[in-house]
Order: sequence, then structure tokens, then C-alpha cells
Amino acid sequence: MDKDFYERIFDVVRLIPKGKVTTYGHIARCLGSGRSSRLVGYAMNLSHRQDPLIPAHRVVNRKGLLTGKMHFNDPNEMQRLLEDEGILVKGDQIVNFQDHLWDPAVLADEL
DNA sequence: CTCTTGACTGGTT
DNA sequence: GAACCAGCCAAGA
Repeated sequence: MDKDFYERIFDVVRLIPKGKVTTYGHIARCLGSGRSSRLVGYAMNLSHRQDPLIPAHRVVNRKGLLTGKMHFNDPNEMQRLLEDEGILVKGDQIVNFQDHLWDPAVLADEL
């Protein structure tokens, strides 16, 4: 795996099932770094430049807050996309966040 | 090479 | 449970 640090992150984010969300920390932990959660967010910044659109709207911080919505082309779009997938968002915060939380580790279990 | 910044997290108070 | 502080990793100036 000589892929760039970001490419690994993008891969995981793309694998997030529809209607599910995950946190930067879980992704970082899945990659092994664990504490590089900030890099995940940093990579998300570049996600919009990727050819295969990255579902960055499914990635939120541990509190379930749409911290990165302001970085989208249209901040309102992030919340709209989440609600479109059946995820309720109130005050930039995901309702029943834990219920929609998806851990990348389960992917390894399914494979 | 050093300093600053960032879509974060965990532990303390 | 909210607010504050410190730790960690990578990229850019």
C-alpha cells in the first residue's frame, strides 16, 4: 500500500454506507494512526477536488456536529444530503448520532 | 530546519 | 454535561 495518506482516507469515506455516518477518529483509528484524526479532516478539505466525489457529509466529529459543513460549496447542502439519507440534523447536530454511527471496523468484519 | 495552522480527540475541572 | 487544556500528525510558508 504505497497510497498517499489521503487516498486511504478517501477510500474509507467512500465505503461509508448510505444513511450512515462516521467520525474522523474512527477513520483515523482504522488507518492505524489513531491520533491523526485532524489529518482526516484536513484530507476532507481536499476531498472536493477528488474526481470520485467523496461523501464528506457522512463524516462528522465525535459529537455528531457538522463541523465541516462550512467548508462545503454550500453549507446547507451537507445537512440536506444527510436528511436525504434519513439522518435528522438539528442545529448542525445529528439526532440519534450514535444510532447512525458506522464504524469502519465493521467493514473488515463483513469482508 | 522551524513555526503556524487545521472539517479532531481524550482527559480534567 | 459543558468548557478548557494538551497531545498528535501532516502540509505549507
